[in-house]
Amino acid sequence: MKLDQIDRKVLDILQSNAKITNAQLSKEIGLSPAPTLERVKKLETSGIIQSYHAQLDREKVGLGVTTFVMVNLVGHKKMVTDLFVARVEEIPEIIECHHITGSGDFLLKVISHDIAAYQKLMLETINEIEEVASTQTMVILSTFKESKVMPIP
Amino acid sequence: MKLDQIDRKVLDILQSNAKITNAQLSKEIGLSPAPTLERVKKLETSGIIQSYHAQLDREKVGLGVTTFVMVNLVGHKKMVTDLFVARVEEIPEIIECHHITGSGDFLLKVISHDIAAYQKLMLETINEIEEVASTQTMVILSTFKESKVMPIP
DNA sequence: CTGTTTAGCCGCATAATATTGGGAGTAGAA
DNA sequence: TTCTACTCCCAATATTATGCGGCTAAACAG
Repeated sequence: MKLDQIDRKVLDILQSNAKITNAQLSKEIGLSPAPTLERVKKLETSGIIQSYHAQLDREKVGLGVTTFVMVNLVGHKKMVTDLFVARVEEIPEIIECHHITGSGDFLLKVISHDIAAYQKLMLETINEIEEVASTQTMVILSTFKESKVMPIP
Repeated sequence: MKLDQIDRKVLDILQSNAKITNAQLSKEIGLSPAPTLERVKKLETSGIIQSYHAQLDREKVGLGVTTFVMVNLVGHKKMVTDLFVARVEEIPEIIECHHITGSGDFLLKVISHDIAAYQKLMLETINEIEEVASTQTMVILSTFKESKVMPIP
């Protein structure tokens, strides 16, 4: 499926504000509501739009500490990474897990209530995973940009 | 503002599916539509729910390469970081920018069409920023978890 | 204990919004 | 030119959100 300029505009708008009404969206892209809705549905069924999410204020829900944890595993066989990934799936505080190139094997994004909770999670859960050889943490001091809008080429 | 169990459930559901109708949401939490809506509005006006976003399939919109870029700046004075952050704001391919502890100063999340586009961005834009002393890139080979739902304590 | 207040609930009526279907205009292919 | 496929608009209908009045139960002060 190929996107035209209007589709791109729709995607831009829905990325930054998913709660816009179809009527309003149609105005902003310069079409009437019917074809606008048709386009959105097409983007959804084709899988280009995967899902819609509410974005929460981490501080206000009591998750004030976010960290990136670089993980090295004890080996690089498929079994080792499979087991590691399976464990990661079960830990809700790990909200992202990427297999990466570079000096580490995996990069995790971890959210915690505070530093104490982070420490507890590391000591009692993450570093207890059999496949983990070592970890190195980067604590986020402040976040200057966290855009939910990707620039569509 | 303090959250009760029902609020938490609402937040859980809206994080994983923001497009749910109020009627459906009310069923899932076991209330009637009116107080359900009231709770959601309260969560929005209090700022606990910040915004709603559509999540796109990166591959399908032609953004197949995601990278983390660790950046070291030429100094640590406020002016240096301010100028750096201002430049970062202007670059849409940088979708996250965090000030971190550890061996780097900043960690960026960068999305590109392909490796060539990534290389061009690094050479012509990011490494051209005056305040950048050095960068180190981690290319994401695959992503095993990317949860949009944070576990509310 | 008891009267009072308050927060939170429900059901209903109404307003706003999404959604569907029919038909018309238009560009590209043959 | 003529056909085809596409995309659009308008208008009718179905869904959904929303505001209001009244009820109930828990919290609280006397």
